[in-house]
Amino acid sequence: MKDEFFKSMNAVISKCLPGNSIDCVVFGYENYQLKTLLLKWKQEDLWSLPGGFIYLDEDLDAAAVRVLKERTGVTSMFLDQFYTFGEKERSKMNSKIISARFSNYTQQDLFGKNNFVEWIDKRFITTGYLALANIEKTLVNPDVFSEKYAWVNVHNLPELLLDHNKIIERALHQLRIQLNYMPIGISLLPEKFTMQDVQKLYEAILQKPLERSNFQRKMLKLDIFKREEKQLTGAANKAPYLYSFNKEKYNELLTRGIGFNY
Amino acid sequence: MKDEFFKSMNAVISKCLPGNSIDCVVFGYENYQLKTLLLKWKQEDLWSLPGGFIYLDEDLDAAAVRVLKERTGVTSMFLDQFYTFGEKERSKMNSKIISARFSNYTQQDLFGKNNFVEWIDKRFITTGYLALANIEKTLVNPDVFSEKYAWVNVHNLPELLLDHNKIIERALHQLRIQLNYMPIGISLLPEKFTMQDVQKLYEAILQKPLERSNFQRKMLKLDIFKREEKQLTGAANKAPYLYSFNKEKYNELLTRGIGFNY
DNA sequence: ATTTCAATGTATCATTATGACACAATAAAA
DNA sequence: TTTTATTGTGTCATAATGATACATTGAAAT
Repeated sequence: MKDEFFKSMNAVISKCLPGNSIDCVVFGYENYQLKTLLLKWKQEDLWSLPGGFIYLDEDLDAAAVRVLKERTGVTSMFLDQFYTFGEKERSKMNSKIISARFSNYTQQDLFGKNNFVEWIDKRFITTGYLALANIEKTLVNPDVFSEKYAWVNVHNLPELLLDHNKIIERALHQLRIQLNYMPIGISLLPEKFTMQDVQKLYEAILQKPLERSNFQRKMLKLDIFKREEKQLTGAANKAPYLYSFNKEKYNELLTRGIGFNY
Repeated sequence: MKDEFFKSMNAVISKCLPGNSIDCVVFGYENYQLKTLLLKWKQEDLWSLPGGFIYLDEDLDAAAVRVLKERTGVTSMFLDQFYTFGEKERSKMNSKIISARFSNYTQQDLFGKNNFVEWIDKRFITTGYLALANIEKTLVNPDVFSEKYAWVNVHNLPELLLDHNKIIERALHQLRIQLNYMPIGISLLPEKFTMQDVQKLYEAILQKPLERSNFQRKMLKLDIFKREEKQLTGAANKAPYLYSFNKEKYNELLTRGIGFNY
């Protein structure tokens, strides 16, 4: 039992770079709320970001793609490195968590040669990746430390492992800045959507109300949408048009960018 | 001699995180050209970015501040982490460079226990920092590997160590994006300057001509300048006004940002 | 069947921003 | 005194923006 666990973990760490990790802030959009994917640790009341280590022969960016694939099943999502966190104290809590987590093991179990506990009880530098996912299209698969997952409103988060709250804070800041020079949302919205859907998404990200008709005018002027037929299903009001993204024009705008020109 | 060098290097590496480094892209502005600070290696025809390692008890960001201080003497410059480079092959050339560099040493010298060469001949992940410096105010101090330095036009760079060309390319990209949502330049311009100076700087960064009178109107509308007296010295033309930055308003705009609003 | 309700698509309009260009002013050189 | 280059400012047509208005229209309520 003990042997099994440590044998498998030692196998993992022997293939990974020591002292470096990645953490993914996966944003999703559901019920008009901006959410992020969290994993709950086995046994403990502790939530954390999905993350992982970098294989010795693997590019850093590739590690992020792999971890995201392992956790969500999705490969083709918006994924962007946004910051590397290297405060000297940031991973200090690892040892506490580890000792609580493995309190039924002996010191020898925990600190034998080439041991996982010893390996992880070091200072780590982690690189944060920002991902945008369509919640309905993901099939979340918790990692070996986790028993379950949840999509949690980013504006109502519990206290997380280590500096993960800070990492999410920074990812959100980055997302808001990105909104100012590139259209985001193709990854967060369903295939077809209304302009109100887009507006609600932007409001959820920016956390401020936007004027409806001007927002619509401005968005449509970007010329990245294709207007579909009228939406028939619906509520007690005039049926809105459905839109989809014109992916060529969307991607072109992504690379060209929008914004302040001199 | 040999002993001296390795003793000092072993002392250095024993205090540093293995496998992680930082590289600084220091932009400066001189003769209407955007330049970056490069160091030339001793003996070899090889240039590289100023960089360094992270002390075991030092924050990542603090390491960047320290390295910048050690190389340029300046502490209070604009400094921003912009990307972490972790391609698996990126530091492969270290071994070649090392062996060329130390070709007069024996294998035993080079690969003894706890040896600097062994330490550096590993895969490294490096975090890039973008700095803006006033060239006249810096006092460059090459590191132990370097014999001299130079401020080189970023649009006319030689082939550099490892992936340093790529790192500069990305820093420049980041700088251009930053221009779109924050005013940059207070660090690159002298205390007092003309609007033409600002325009030339922007043209050097963006590599495209800007329309004079509209540029002036747009910049002044940002309301971050203080108009000083007329410039008396000068060429065969009407004397332009001198400006300085209103630092309160400048910093406020830096945090608020400019750009596309929804 | 008619009315009510809520949200949509579009329009208006005053204000501001933008790009292109014009031109008198002026410091120094010819 | 004239020439030259650059500056500060103005004009003007066009586009973008923010605030608001209103007729339209599905579905629910009466």
